[in-house]
Amino acid sequence: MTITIKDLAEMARVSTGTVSRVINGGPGVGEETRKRILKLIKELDYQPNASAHGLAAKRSGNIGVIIPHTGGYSMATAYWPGLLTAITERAAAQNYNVLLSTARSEEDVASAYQSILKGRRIDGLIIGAEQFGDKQLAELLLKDFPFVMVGKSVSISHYYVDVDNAGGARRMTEHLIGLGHRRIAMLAGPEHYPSVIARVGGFRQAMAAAGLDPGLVYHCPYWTLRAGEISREIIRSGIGVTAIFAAAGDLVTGVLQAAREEGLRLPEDLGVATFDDHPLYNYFAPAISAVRQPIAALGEAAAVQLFRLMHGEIPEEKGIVLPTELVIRASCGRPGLKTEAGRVAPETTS
Amino acid sequence: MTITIKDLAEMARVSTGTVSRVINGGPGVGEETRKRILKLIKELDYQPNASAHGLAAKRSGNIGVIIPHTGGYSMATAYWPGLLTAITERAAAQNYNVLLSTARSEEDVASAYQSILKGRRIDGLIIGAEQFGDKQLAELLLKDFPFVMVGKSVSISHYYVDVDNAGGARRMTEHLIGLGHRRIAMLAGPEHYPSVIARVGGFRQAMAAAGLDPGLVYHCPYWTLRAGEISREIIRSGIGVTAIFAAAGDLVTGVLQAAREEGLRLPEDLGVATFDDHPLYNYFAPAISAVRQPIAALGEAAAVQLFRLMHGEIPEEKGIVLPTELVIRASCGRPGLKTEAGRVAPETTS
DNA sequence: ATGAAAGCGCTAACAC
DNA sequence: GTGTTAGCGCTTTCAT
Repeated sequence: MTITIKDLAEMARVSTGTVSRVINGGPGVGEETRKRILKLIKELDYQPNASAHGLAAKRSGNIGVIIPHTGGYSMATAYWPGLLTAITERAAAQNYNVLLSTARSEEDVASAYQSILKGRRIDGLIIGAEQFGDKQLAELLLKDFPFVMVGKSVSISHYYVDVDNAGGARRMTEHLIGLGHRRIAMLAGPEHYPSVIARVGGFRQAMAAAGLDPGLVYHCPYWTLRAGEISREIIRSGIGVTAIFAAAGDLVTGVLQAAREEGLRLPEDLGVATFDDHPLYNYFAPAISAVRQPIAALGEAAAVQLFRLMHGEIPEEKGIVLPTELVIRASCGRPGLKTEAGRVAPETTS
Repeated sequence: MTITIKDLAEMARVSTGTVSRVINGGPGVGEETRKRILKLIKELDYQPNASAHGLAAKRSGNIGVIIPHTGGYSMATAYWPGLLTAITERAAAQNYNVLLSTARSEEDVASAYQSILKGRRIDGLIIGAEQFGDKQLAELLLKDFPFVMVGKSVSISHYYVDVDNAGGARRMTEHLIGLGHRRIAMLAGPEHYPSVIARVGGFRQAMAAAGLDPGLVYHCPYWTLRAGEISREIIRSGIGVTAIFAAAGDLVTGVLQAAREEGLRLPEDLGVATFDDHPLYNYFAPAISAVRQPIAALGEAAAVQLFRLMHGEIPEEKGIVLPTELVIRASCGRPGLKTEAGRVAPETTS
């Protein structure tokens, strides 16, 4: 039924070894024979059996991508999907397929790790899960398995791609300061995450450099509801915050929710900025200013770096750090200045 | 170095066949032996080689998911990412991995099809690409390969999951009519797509039933810019449209863009509704009313259906059609009525 | 340049 | 209940 290398060999009156050489573009095959076999492959629409190839050659032809899946929401931001698309495209260009794992928890990571990696289903791995534990990272390093992380781990040295989190946060903070904001709060993610540490660092640096209080940093899980609660506390605390800089997409919606519920007008009563842009931010009321990450470039870089490692190359740099871009819209305002932007209406469902 | 079934057999003083039976949970193994081997597997952290298993058992342990990738934007809506997440979760629960392909064009589909399917890298396929050609569909059917489509193809009978496109569009249209709109335009996707046909049908049905002109249907590629141009034409045409119903997420942003540029206030001057909800629509100015699709349930259903097929079951129904939900926010308005919602400010980049 | 043959790690009869 | 063994389809020495 299905055609194998043996069939091809018989039809071409050569051995399976020769056919194999042709398929893999190896040397040591006569020009005439090669053509004949190639023609046959085209005609019969032959495609090598991936399992057999994998078993014999010890390569699967797949790369793995493992990304976090926090509360069913991660894929609804533009970040992971964009990354995944870029990686998949690059992989396809190299004739590799992408094996996807989403990880809700550390156990998920462990089990994905088990099945995918130890089962030799992949030849390389791109890790986007901050949950990925140091022990697993260490094991990967130990067995010299090619992998690239999106974002840098704190404790372990590995290949990674990342954006300039500190620089992006610093520049946005400077922008807010430039607009006249003096008391600015940062709503940041969980404090042990490297990206969070970097963004907080950039924020503090800008605040301190301007002689302002760099201490208004509030950590929060990546969860809109909780971000709303904390934002409400910030607003009600009476410490005179005129702007909140949300350090992630899941957090900014919480800030907006809180502002709405507290009856604050944006941006007159409260300036808002966020990290990680989304095309839809442009249609918010007011449109949200954001630090844009070069998502596609990030995914592309991760894939390129991974393929280098898989080819045995040794990149000179452990990390590739891409710059961010400031996207200024209307939400940062200018404290005390009136604008025509309205409030967001409450939602009804039917 | 890496441990194989043979090593296990030696250490347990049994044959590889017995170990294999244990691994696959097969019958015909003594309780005591089974325990001993299981213990060994745990201790040694043994994981079967996927390629070897695949080659011998003729199953890869992977399912394929192929989704469209139109202009680098598809992953930035909540639809495909949400679907993918749900599928991946379900697959993981069944100890299957997900092999992802994104398809920009028909050639991409063809090549993905080649490598993935003919290379026996997957045991089943979920197809989300409307580009998937009838010839390939026919080939899948012919070789009895298990697959499920998300969305129904027009010409070929296959297993699929879908949402009630017609019903959702009809109900939203009825809602608009109920608010007092009399001349409503639908901005729909490319006219040969089944989902588009269904949505247009629902719209027309509601309009006709209310004695209104069901003819204001404008087809448009899934491309915000073009949607903006067409919307502008509708607005300028002077046919007195008071509401535009965008039949997809990529289109509604175009409508908003056009309304902004033409200086129309929403919803007083123009009511807007869309198909396919997004969490961020709640923060628009005004918040956008939408027909919400049960995305996670859709992905889940697709996976469940696929696994049924892979297990040789014959579902009684070819299609699973899930209901939609109307999410009413502020954007539909009431023609002629003033509200406090403001306009969206222009974007600047730095 | 080409063929022969020994695996790769696992499964599935078929024996006992 | 357990062992034996012949493949699964391909790669890769090693001869020639």
